Amino acid sequence: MKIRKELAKGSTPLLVLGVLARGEMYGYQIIKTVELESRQVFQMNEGTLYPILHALEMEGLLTSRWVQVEGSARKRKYYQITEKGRKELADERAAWDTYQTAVNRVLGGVQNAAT
Amino acid sequence: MKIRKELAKGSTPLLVLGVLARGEMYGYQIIKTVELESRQVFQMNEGTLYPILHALEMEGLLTSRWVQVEGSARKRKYYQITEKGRKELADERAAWDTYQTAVNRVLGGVQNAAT
DNA sequence: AAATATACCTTGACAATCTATGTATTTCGT
DNA sequence: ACGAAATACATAGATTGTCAAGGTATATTT
Repeated sequence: MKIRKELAKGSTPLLVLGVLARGEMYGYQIIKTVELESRQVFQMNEGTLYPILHALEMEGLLTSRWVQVEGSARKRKYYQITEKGRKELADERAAWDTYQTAVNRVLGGVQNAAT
Repeated sequence: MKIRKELAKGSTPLLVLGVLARGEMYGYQIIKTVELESRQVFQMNEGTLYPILHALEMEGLLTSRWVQVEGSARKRKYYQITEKGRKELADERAAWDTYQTAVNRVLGGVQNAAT
């Protein structure tokens, strides 16, 4: 299915861009945030997230910076969404709405919407 | 992501089971029906559909029968949903609702819900 | 007569995700 | 004080769903 492809490709990136649109965040934090906000529905894998973050950065949709945690040896890599990223997010949001609506139409409306 | 997998795996089968829940249909008709009802959003591939139909039949979610088209050499393979198929459909529908809700929550509500 | 639509099917390639693995630091419980 | 679990980054190989392409055949439209 045509749109399925775009959607499948964009499903996780959509969520990533979605949370980053509110402000910079580091990888582990993204996982926890998505987990929390989806009420445990999404348990994003590290092996899924990190390659996506790198890919989005390569595409210029995100930028990143290393931040040293105060009084600690630990470093975190914070990601910020770019203007291009915001445009992509808008596009993917629209695609998601289209997809969502289409599935619900085929299934006979949302749950039991009016006939 | 955990549920993503179920969904990805179940996305097209969900639509197939969804349309077959209304009555028996043959492959080509399923493609056209989904295309029409999704308003051209889904253009299901034959290479995607037929293997799925066969798999669903193997799992006992569908049954099929060949029907000779009246006054023609053409045969069509009609598929019917089974009781087991209806249960599966109910499960997948529920999973879809959960998924949909979770994405919308992470994205901050549907489209531009109240901040 | 040729092109398009209908109708079934399979195979090989590709792309997205997962599991597993690796390294290192920090915190919590006992 | 020690071990387990959580935090935090990353990559590689296997799995899986979908697609493009190819194949066969009939029916309809131009």
